[in-house]
Amino acid sequence: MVKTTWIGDVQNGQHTDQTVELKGWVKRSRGNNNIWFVVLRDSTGTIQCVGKKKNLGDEMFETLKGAIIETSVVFTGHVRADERAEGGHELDIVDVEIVGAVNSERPFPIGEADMLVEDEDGELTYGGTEHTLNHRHLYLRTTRATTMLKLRSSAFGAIHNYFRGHDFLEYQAPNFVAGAVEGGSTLFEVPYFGKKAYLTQSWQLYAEAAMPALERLYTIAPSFRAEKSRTRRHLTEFWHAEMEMAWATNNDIMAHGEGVVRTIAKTLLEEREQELTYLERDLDLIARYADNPYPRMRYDEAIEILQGKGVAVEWGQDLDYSKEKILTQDFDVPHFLTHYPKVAKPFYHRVDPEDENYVLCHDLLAPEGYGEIIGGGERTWSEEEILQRIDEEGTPREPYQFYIDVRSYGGVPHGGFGLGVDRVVSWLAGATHIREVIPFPRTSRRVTP
RNA sequence: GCCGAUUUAGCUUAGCUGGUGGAGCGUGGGACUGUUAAUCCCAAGGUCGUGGGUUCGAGCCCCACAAUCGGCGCCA
Repeated sequence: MVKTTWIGDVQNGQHTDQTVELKGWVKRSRGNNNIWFVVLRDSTGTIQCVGKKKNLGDEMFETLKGAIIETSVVFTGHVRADERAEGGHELDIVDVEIVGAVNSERPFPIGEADMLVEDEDGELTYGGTEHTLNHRHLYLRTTRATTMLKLRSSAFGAIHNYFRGHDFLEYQAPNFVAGAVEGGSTLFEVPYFGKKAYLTQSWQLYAEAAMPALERLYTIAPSFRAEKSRTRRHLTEFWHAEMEMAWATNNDIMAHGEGVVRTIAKTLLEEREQELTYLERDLDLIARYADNPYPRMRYDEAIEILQGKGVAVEWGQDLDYSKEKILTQDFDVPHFLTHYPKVAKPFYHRVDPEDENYVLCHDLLAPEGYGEIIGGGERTWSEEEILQRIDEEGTPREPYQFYIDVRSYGGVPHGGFGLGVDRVVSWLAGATHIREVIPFPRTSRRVTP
């Protein structure tokens, strides 16, 4: 039963002029009464397989013709290099076995055209339709979805490799929590044995508790936010790569943020060139993201630039997406925005000792209109300051007592960041919507399938 | 929460001034000796999102509701 031959290897020329057994699914078929072509798909690629009636006999030829789209089959045949076939190789079928038949009264419900939608300019582009979202479990096997999942896998691997290569320890925080990191209105409340609990919005507070133990730690975990956002960059459940680091300044943390994002871009180029090409991504552009340093700009400079462009923005406002978008138009690599006004950020951001109106924080903005992919900075680390900041914001102390305790026993300067993995993949893949890069997207309007 | 839009066959969609709803894909049948999203012929498949209204007559006009999509705010 073990599968030994992969279509990708066949197309690489590893089995040319050999007899092999190919296991996979029918992607497309066509032909006439004497010759039948099946494009066979597996996780590694596609190959055209050819069956001739004179070789197979009437019965097996009819079996082959009956293998409609997404039938699972085992083909035994002879591999031949052939310029006429896409990919350069072809299988001459000598034996056909149907493993899982498809009922022709209920054919595979997703065709190539189902994934294409018209954008505002009338151009055909890929996007989720209600139909493909309702059939997400079947949509996953389409070429585009499979390609996105491969990019995603490489991105996750790159993040693990980066942090482990820099002596970070992987650490897990609970997903049921009692308090909030961001504003309380975006928490998912869950019943918890007669009490209330919430789904975590971030690993950060619990990571800070382990910071004095592990000093350099990271995770890749889901975060949950009950935001009714209807945008192409929001999910209610998203994958959050977070790091926390003792004895670190804002600049140290930014260096790692830049490092991990560049590593993801580099890894995709190394492992997924074929997939990026399929998505019509400009490889030179991805190489720039991998190789060039990411500029840094203070919040005040950003405000000046925006005001210079005639954008109505006042000092003290957080920068929303429309303003980020205007800023990123002048950049061809991601860039950091640092030193936001204290009034725009929550209590855990450390106030800049050189100017108490600002906090030592950073956001990393991706180009091409994809917006914020990292938020991070130094944490308020002394007991005195954290109490002051919590009270200033009118936040109750009680749920954060453990967080305060961490500072009461040997607090040290530290900080970290959170990176939206789905957002990074969406940006590097050039996806039309963040839901393209996660298998079963959760949004304010959808928890099924 | 706010603003805008969409809903016609399994899917993608056309549908004029309100006058008996067309096509492509897929599926089934047939033709063709190498196809590339094959081609050609034929067939089945529609209470036009739901409910109400206007009208001699509604896919089209009006109202309500629902589902979905896009954008904003907020964020990763």
